[in-house]
Amino acid sequence: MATGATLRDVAYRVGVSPRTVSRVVNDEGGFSEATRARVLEAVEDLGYQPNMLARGLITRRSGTVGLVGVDMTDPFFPAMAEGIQNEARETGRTMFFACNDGDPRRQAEVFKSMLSHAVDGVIVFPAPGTVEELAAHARQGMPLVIVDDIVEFPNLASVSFDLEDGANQAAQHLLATGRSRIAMIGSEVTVPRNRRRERGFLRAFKNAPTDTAPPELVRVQPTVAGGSDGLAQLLERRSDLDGIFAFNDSMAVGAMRAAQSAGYRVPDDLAIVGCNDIEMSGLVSPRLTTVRLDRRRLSAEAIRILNSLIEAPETNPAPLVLPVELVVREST
Amino acid sequence: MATGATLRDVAYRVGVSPRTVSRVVNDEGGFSEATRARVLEAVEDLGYQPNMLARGLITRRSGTVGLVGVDMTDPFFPAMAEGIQNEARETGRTMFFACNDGDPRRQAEVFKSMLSHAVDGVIVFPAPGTVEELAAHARQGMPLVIVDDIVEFPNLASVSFDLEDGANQAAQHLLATGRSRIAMIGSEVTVPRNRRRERGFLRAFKNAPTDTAPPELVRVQPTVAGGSDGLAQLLERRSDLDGIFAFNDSMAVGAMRAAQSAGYRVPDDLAIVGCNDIEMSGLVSPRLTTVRLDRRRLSAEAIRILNSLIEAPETNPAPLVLPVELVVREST
DNA sequence: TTGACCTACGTCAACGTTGACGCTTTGATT
DNA sequence: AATCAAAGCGTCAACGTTGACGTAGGTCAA
Repeated sequence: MATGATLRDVAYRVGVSPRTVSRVVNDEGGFSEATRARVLEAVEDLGYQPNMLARGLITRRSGTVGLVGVDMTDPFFPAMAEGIQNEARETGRTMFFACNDGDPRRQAEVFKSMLSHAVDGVIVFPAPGTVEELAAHARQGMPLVIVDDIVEFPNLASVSFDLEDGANQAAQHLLATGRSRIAMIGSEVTVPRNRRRERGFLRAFKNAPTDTAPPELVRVQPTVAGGSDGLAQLLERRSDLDGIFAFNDSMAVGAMRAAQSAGYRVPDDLAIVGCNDIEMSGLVSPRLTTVRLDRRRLSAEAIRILNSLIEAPETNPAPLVLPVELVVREST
Repeated sequence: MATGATLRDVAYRVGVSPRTVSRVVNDEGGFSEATRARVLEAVEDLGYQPNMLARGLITRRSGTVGLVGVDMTDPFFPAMAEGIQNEARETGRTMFFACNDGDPRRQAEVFKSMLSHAVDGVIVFPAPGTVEELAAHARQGMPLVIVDDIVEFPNLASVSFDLEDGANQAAQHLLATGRSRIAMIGSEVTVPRNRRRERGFLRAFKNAPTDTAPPELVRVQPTVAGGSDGLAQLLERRSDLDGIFAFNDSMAVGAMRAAQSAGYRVPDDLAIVGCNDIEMSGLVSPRLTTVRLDRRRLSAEAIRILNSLIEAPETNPAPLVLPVELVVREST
């Protein structure tokens, strides 16, 4: 690339030392008002831009943060990425971005490259089974925030949604609207956080009306197709189901389509609740009742915690669990 | 951040000079097999990672590329971002990511930060009216690829889809399936590339059957709500429309919902063709006929061209226009 | 009048790496 | 046996910046 003007170039033009230019540029003080004006003019004229590589080499702050996601096709993720990027920009940092594809080895690779680039901190949607590894990085002083997972490790900051409560609300809602033969379509991906939804769902049946059938559960791929499969499997077990809670909205949409194809009316015969409130869920018909997650808040909190860790690496923020909200629309 | 081992640390442990370690790490040659083995062992033991800041400072290659998108909520974008990131990783580069929100000033800001970080090259979805500015950067030697826009500037590489042809195919398809009162719901965002679709659409009517009504056109916001608006406006002009081509799939979905609410059957009364083939379009009912864009190919070509520009900055690749394909589903 | 202190600079070294070049040693070629 | 080339290393400086420290001149109170 065409390398621009340096401190030296500016200094030469103004007739001061590079150190003085540096002081002006960083507003460190220790220069006269006249000097400042002349320096800033020269900076403007020459289009001087500080070289973050050189600066980072010496200050040990590169002015970058990393975001490691799982997979962009997850409709949940882009909003997060944008939010984090915006917040990062506002604190003067540029964002690296990479996906781990849910693969621990790829995550390690991605992490290595970010470390190489001396990121000031990283926000991670962890690949399965990588929490210990991440904790090790955190212990070595890397500011690190885990997103979308509640992490019990000390020294490891995390931000997540209270999906256990969300699932519980969903089940409560189904029960409260008179459904009594209820099933959950869960995810077959077995990471701890995925179990929380099942736990919250099942908990709702502890004090359900006495005529309520025991809740059913299948675990399938967390995709639209998986949702269709899941519903088919459930209807084989018992065809008189009247309420479904799906692990996410994609699966709920899949289940809805399968139900409609099988001749069930939604919500008359079968009520369906999703989870995530992706854009699609407001567009299918009937519009999907779902558990809404405030993604903007999640990204804001994640970067806020990361910033505080960068400023004060010794602090040890408690895991943050954000509330969720059931949005009742037409499918229940 | 905890700073890791350096060349010096490795060198000290092996008993050679840092320069030799550097040679081994970069596989430059000029060392014995025995030395290599011992160096690599020490690298492993100490967990040495090259410091890209230092390396970049001297080689003028930072090992990073930038991706500047418009807006993550565009369902079109995430797949691109992931593809580019993957390809970048495979060539050993890490990706910066930022959004310009369609705002020229923000784009300039974002560009500045990336230049500061000495990116090796940038892929941009340009904000309106910024092409000259980008061309200036390219002339100064910055490897730059414009995506999603056909750019007439020499010295400015670009990759885009042939949406003029796509719109033409869509209109041809409507005509070929017997529709004769056809309208387009266009985008009110006035950048040149948005006009291409209108041009292609209108061209199809040059040699349409003689009983074909003159094509109608409205311009609305490129969103689901905009699509609904657009259809309402068109139906006010003439209620006997039987074919719609929408600027994108979101608008097509909006139009479809509005049509169904107004009592039109799709496709019996009204055929609808979208453009983009976002995931949603296969999930609505009826499933949307649309113009499919091979996003994976777009990202692959963009990064390929960028890489070649980084290797050989003097070359001047021709604008690349990728073919598109009409996917006929249930809405026509 | 002294000295303490402040302002407004400058000088030097260092961050971790690589480019340029130089020095031995070895082996092959004349 | 003398010459040359190559292999295998080391030395030094530089990339652009900032931390640490030095210094010249001015101000001000004791």
